[in-house]
Amino acid sequence: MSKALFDPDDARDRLLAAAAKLFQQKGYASTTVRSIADAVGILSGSIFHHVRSKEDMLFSVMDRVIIAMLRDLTDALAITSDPAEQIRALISVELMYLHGPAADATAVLFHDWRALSAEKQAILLDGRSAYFALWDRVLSEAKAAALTDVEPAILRQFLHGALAWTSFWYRPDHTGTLDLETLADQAMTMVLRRPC
Amino acid sequence: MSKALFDPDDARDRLLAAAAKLFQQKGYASTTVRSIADAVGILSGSIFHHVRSKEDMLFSVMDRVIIAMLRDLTDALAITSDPAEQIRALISVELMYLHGPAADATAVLFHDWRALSAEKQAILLDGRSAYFALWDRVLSEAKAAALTDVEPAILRQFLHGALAWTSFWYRPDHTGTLDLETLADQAMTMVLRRPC
Amino acid sequence: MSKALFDPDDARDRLLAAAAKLFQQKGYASTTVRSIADAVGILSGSIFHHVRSKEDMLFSVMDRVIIAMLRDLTDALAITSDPAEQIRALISVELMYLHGPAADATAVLFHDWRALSAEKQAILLDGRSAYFALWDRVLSEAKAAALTDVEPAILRQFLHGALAWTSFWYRPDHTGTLDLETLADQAMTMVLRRPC
Amino acid sequence: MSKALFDPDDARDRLLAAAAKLFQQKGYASTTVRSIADAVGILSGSIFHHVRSKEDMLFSVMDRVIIAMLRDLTDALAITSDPAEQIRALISVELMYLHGPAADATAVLFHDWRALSAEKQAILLDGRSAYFALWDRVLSEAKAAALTDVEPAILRQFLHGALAWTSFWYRPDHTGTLDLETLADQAMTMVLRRPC
DNA sequence: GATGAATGAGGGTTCATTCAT
DNA sequence: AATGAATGAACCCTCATTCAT
Repeated sequence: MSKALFDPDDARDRLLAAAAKLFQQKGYASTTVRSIADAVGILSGSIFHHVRSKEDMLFSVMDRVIIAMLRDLTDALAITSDPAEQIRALISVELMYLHGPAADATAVLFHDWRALSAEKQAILLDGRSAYFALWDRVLSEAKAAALTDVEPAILRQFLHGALAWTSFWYRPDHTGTLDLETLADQAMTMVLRRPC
Repeated sequence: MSKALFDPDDARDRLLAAAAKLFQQKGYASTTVRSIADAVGILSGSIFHHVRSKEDMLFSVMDRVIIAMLRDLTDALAITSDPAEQIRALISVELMYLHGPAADATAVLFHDWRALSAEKQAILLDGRSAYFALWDRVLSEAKAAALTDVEPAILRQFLHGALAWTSFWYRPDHTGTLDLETLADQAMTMVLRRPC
Repeated sequence: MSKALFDPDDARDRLLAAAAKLFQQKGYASTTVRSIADAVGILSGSIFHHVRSKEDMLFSVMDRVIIAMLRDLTDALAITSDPAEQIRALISVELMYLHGPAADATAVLFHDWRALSAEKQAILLDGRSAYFALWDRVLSEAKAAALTDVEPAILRQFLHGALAWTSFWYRPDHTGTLDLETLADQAMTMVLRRPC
Repeated sequence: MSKALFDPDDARDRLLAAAAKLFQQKGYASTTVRSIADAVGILSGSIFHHVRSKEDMLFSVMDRVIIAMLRDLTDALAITSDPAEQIRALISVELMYLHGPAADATAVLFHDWRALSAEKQAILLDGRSAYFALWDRVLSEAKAAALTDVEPAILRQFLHGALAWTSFWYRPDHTGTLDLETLADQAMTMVLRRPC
């Protein structure tokens, strides 16, 4: 689950991986095409043999994440029907993307969404909506099961925001002091109503 | 509490307010000095009579928010010593800044932090740390009071992230369906352990 | 009649004059913005303080010619009502533009029309049509007066082509061996039916 | 007379035909090697197995036209010794090239001459001069025969310009309203002095 | 304080051409 | 013959910043 989004043996994928990394580090607008070219060891003009434009790279990076996250979350939710475990799937998938092999691309999707033109945003919106529709369903069932008292629509945004924000402070290489599982536990603890 | 950060009668403040608005809308890197000048009705060259550089505007905007938030939060925490009400102060102050008169500048501080050079970040870090030290103190006391089971350092990041994220989806002009108080209530509900 | 189209005291006009000259020499597509900047002694980036784009320069050059030629031809035709002299006005105005102070700009209008985008062509079409409407009227009256047996619509194209082509071979500095008046005489001789 | 200049069974000729068409439509400088490759269904790199350079294509297209026109005009002038009919041959050959199967290549020769480097122009000049020497001979004899009063050297340029210009406005598919023969008639009418 | 022309570095992108496969 | 990835120079244009007026 959450394998690398980009095939190191494919030239275009190598480009996209480098782009994702730089976009995440400096932001889309502050990343130059030349720096991406440098990162993969080609000249800037050669980039356009693999992509149509700089924005095409941003779009492709986001598209990959969206498709993969939707697939992985769908799979994860299929494993269990327990509402609490389904919430945990929500959290786990999101954290795995934010801090696993797809960390750069996921951070770009979450934090550089504004940099994508409205037209391209529209194209990606379907996949994005489908993903959040899963969240809404799970959180609604959780509320029905009295696992939380927060409105599903609001809880979705709160939880998503809290997890998205981890990309600014959490580093998984903390040598065990705080691994991803523990982080997910803490998120569960925050979100779930304590059973009495 | 949370008054306007910029004095409309001061030329420099008008510039900063316009800059904050544009930075928030399009991001720092994608905002041109010329567009800021347009917004206040002067020519781009004239901007440099009021500020040293474009980054100076970003810095000043952030500085204003930091100082004001620290002041307001300090004041709010002084009013009560009840742990739950103190958490509510944390949430209220943050939401008021994110969606009140200082909304633009606050969003810039939260979401365009990367755009500021490391040197300038360092200068602002003191005020930022003092602010979050208040959070940590409140959340530690809350944990001691069994209001939550989440580690204070982590809860601080989760809660801050959840609230910061509201600037992407919450619009206070929702005609009463979801006002700021209700939003704060929901955040409290999520964070606080249910009393048994 | 046929004064300089560009005011040497105006920065934008100096730019347009230099552009016209280079467009005429090397063609629009082969002329670089840098070479135009060089010709007026500024850096390439500074060009865009005076014009919106390279194509804007092409458009402006053509626009100037069109307006001025229409004015001058209208004036010239007002002087006489004799059909033969009116034809001579057609020829004289065209030759004066092609080889007088506006030679560069006129050659650009005639020979680089294709380089202008269809949208911009459309804007200029009104002025161009008005100009040729004068030609058609004059040539129709000439046919009615038995000065020629050629269809006016065709004669217009033939004559205009013959004159436009002079910019490829005729140089007025031929030290009197072939001055503009003589050239116009020859054109008259070709076009007019010999009186019997 | 005026057969296709390019053999559809020859790969290089197909390339040249496609190049001629695109050069004529968009101008030499605005035509990309890639678009020529697209037109013949190969990749742009493969073009250089058939031609040395982009300019080589321009040169070859022009060379073909020059040789063929010289041959055809020589043949046509051999048929008659009547001065008027010889002028008609001048006109007919030119119009046939401009609007027959070789229309693209001929238009390129006439209108994109500037795009060819001075060195390559020099190479083609012999054939071009030989062609126009025929014109000069015919027009001189016409003047001697009192068919025209215009100086042969000037009439040559006028007539050539008038005919060359037809490529900008005349379309032979006018369903009989104005066929090539009628157009040639009109040119004859313009050029020839009316017998008294 | 404001202007506006100019700077100069750098932006994304195009394109003829090369060459190993 | 053809491929297609890469080159490298040049392209048009943007933009923060300066400065004489």
